Amino acid sequence: MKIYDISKIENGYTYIKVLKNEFDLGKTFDCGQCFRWRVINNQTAYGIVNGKFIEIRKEINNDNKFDLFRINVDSTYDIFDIIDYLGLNDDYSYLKHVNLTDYEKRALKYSYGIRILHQDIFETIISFIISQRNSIPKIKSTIEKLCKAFGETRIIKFNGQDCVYHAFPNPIALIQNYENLKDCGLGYRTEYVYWAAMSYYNNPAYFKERLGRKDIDTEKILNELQKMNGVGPKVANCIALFGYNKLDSFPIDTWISKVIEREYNGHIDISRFGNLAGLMQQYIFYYERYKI
DNA sequence: TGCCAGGCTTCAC
DNA sequence: GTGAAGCATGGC
Repeated sequence: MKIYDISKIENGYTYIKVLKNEFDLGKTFDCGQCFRWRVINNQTAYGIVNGKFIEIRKEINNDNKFDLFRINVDSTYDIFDIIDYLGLNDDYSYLKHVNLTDYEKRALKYSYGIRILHQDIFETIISFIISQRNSIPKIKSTIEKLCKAFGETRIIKFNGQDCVYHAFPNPIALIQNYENLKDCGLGYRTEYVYWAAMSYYNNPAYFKERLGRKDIDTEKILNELQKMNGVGPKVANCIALFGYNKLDSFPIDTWISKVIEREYNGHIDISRFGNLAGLMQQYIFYYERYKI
């Protein structure tokens, strides 16, 4: 089921309309799947995607069927790539047919509107290596340090003035600056980041094209990723879910572990969620972390 | 100030 | 194969 449509293109902005409640800016960008987006008042979001700056603003409109979003982006960017990045082409309707527990229904209701993003593979690998045994604010600040130190500096005209930002670093930039890498607050993960960058640099096609093929199964991706030092089951599942768009992967972190103990007597059968286990995981994670 | 964070590796046993 | 210790750093 298609949930969006291009509404209009005006003054350099592209407006898209999305079925109501299917895309929530705040939940999508603050749910812990990405670390470089900033959301203001649940209405405007700024991010850097594949080295390009994007602003998405939710418009006030009276339509009771669609939400309207204004997308402001570099003119060289294909709007359909952004739509794909936002996960708006993915069909989440299967979960509506699953017999959910009361707890799962609460999590789904609370978190509804999260889209699982299609993030860059290399950025996702490095980001989730950094995420291990770290807090989300610390992850964000560490990644920003990396980007400022090693990412390409770019400038765009934004709201009438020059805006400076940094792309996520290329593998080679991280490899060539090992000594400076140590100064970014990575701690004991410095070696992991360095060697992951080296692995990727040595064979980018393997990570992008080979493992990124649609027909490759999630098990294969998880096994391959865990060959890298510093990538265990949890980080591999995050990379598969947020980078390779494998919506059946199910990262088990400390929060999800507690839920499994508390709500499922220590064992959860994720096959019930079909190929959307990862989406359900993200609903649960967001619910656990942010519910009042 | 001390605690702890979207875990992983290493090393006993 | 299983379980526990040790791990750098900085946000709160």
